[in-house]
This record gives sequence, C-alpha cells and structure tokens, in this order.
Amino acid sequence: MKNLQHPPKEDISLFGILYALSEPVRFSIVEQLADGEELTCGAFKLPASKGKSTMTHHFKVLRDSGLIYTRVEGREHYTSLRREDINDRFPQFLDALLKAYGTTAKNHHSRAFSSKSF
Amino acid sequence: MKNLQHPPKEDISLFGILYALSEPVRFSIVEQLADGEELTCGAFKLPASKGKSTMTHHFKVLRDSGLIYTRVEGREHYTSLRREDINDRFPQFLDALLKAYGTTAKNHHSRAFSSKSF
DNA sequence: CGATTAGTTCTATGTCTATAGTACAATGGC
DNA sequence: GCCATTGTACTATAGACATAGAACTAATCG
Repeated sequence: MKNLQHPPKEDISLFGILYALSEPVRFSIVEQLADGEELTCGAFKLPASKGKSTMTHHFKVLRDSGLIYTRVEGREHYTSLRREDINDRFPQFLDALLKAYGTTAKNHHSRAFSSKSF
Repeated sequence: MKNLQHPPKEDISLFGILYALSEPVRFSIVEQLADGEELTCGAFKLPASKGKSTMTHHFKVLRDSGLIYTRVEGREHYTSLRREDINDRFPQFLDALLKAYGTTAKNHHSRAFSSKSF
C-alpha cells in the first residue's frame, strides 16, 4: 500500500527544507524540477550508483519536508515541485537558492550523474 | 591550543551552508549576526539548556561551513557573519533566507531562548 | 598567587541518517 | 494468465551527529 503523504502548507518548516536540500542528490532532484516540469522517478538524472530504495528514501525526505508533490498514475510516480506553497511561506527563498547555485555550479552535477532508471 | 580554522571563500559549499543552517540553534546564531554585529559567545541569546561544549560544537560547524568568522581577543571569541564571502559565492541567498524566515517566524525563538552565558 | 571567566578539547553515548538488500504491490504489455 | 516495470515497505548496518561531562588552557581580576 502506497503511503504518500504531503504536509499541509502551513506545516512546512524552513529547517526541514534546509536539511532536505543539504544533500546533493536531493538538491539535484529539486533543481531538475525547477522549471515546473513533472518527472517520474526514472526520468531524473541521478547517480547510477544509488539503489532503488535509497532513492525512495530521498524522495520521501523531500516529500516530508514539503518540497515536492508526488502523484501516482498507473505504475508511475509523477513528482513536481511545490513551488507555490514554498513561495507562499518563504517568499523569494527558493528562487534565490536555485539562482545562487546556478551561478556557481552550472553543469557540474548534470554531467556527474548518468541517467539510469531505478 | 585553540584551533580555529576558516575555509577560504572558494571552498564554501552551498550544501555545507544548508546543512549548518538546518539546525535551529545554529540558524539562530546566524540570524543574530545578521545586522553585522560582532558577538562573543556569551552574548548570544541561546537555549539555556545547552551545555558549553554543545555550543562549541555548533560554532565549529558554522565556522567549518564558512558562515561565521571567529576572532580571538583576550579570553573572548568574537564571532561575525562572513556576509561578503557568502554573498560573493551565493548572491542574494543569505539575504533571501533571512528575510524569508523573518516574515514567518519573527520573535518566535528570541523569546524561546533565554540569555545565558556558557 | 589563587580564583574566576571564557571557551576549547577529549571522550562517550544515544539517536538519526544514507545506503542497500529483499520482499512486496500495482500496473501494463504480451 | 504470466512476466516485466515502477516503484514502495521493511529490515539491517555503518557512519555521522547533537548532546554533554570532565579536564584543560589562556586570560583577567583581586
């Protein structure tokens, strides 16, 4: 039984977000969702070295922090960024963060991670 | 022998910063430095419940992440925010973060933490 | 000098976390 | 119906982290 819960907007904590994003793989997931696209887990560019259950864990941390929304359709899970909710609670923060990272680390990890379905 | 090292600006990592700030006590330290003031450890408003060595640990995490600079004068340690270095590497990020938090959590922890020298 | 103050260093401990292996469930294609 | 696909759930484990007690250092004060 899938148990995908999302915290209500009011419960989103800045500390939870900071923690969730302090892990490079998780940050990369959020970054790849930044353009508003919805992606299935397999569509992410992620380190091939990580196992399935590890990635499930990372998605759960992101979900619990309120950063992402997961929608089940068929056997696939579509993940998107809860940008509006985050912006509502912490105006400008997410944009500034993604922009700040973009200016220093552009292309770094998109090359480091190979595309592998898990 | 005091061993207070600061990473050069180029080595400051966004992930390190995010991690360091994901802990409420550490976030509070940075917030109290936001106005540019230099504070001794005892001058911070922090939870009275924390021991001396715990706080030393938190200051070290912040120092290692590149967020704060510690200057020794006499028997006191003056701590300040490395705002310019952070801004250079991650433009707008720190300001957006502090502002984002300020809009939602103003006064929350400044009351929760009592002033206690440690 | 002796005592106090400010803060570090060392060591220990319980808890949390990233990782992964295996089993499981639900869907879709043949 | 059978099998591959797409993940989750459960369980385990090694390492990291927050917390703190105790000893220690360096500086200041009386």
